[in-house]
Amino acid sequence: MPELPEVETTRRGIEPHLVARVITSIIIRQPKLRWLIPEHITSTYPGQQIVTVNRRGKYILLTTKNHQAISSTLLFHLGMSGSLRIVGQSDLPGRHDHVDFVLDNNKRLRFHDPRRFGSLLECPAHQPHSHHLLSQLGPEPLSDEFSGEYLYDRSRNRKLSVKNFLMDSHVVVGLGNIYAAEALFHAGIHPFREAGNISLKRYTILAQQIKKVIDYAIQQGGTTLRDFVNATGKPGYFQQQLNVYGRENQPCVQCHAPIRKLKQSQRSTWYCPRCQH
DNA sequence: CAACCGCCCTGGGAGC
DNA sequence: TGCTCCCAGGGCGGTT
Repeated sequence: MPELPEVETTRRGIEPHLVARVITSIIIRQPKLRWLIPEHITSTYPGQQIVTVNRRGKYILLTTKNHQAISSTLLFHLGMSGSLRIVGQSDLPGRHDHVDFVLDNNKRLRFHDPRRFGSLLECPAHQPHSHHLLSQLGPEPLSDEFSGEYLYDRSRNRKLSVKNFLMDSHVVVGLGNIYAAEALFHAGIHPFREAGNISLKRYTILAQQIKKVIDYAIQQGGTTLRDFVNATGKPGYFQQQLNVYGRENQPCVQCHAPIRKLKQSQRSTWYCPRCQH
């Protein structure tokens, strides 16, 4: 389940194979992802050169230019089970390999997504960030804009739980169920606590822990639970650092109390009943 | 506006 | 062994 660290790991993995390459053809085997893949990309992108591979939140933005230096941007979201990998010519597509971008060195960028919660869309040519999926996104957690003060200000008068608040991409991008639970553990904050009722002091600690956990997970190549593999098909190693996620009834690494699992907004959450309050 | 809920989808695991 | 059921989850879009 790719959250920000897994998407960034993917971006770093594919970027060196893509920049300056020309797209030869695009093969769409299954256009029905979260949204329909626009069919015209199979005719408009061949011949275009890839200029940059960027990330915004959990989205990967692939920008190209044509001979007249007019640019376009493709927007990828990996959903829950998506991956982008570089494969060779002889690497035959399997089930759920929905799209191939064939490159001028005969390698391919392959979009695989069993659950099809991912997406592949096109952005406006000159201002990709004005796309409706990007324009309302909150700050990057590793940016200076994201701070305890920011979280404190944004959460005033909000009644929802702090965990749901953190998982709202309009508040901050990139945090899913895993990293939200882990960051709250490190900050000692109970996931059910009301967002609008947490002090600036505690939000300052929380913002620091979010940055720390995201940064460290990127260094570890992300978390692999079931599906995630990086651009070369290798798993990440951050799952070895998980303190609460998926650890119900196992002892807390700090106090040895059994970790609890509860449903929160139809989603599981894990926490230490002694360390988090 | 905020909060909530349904929905999109498949694979893996548990239970029978 | 094979069936059924449940769960995992991001985030949009509609409703309250």
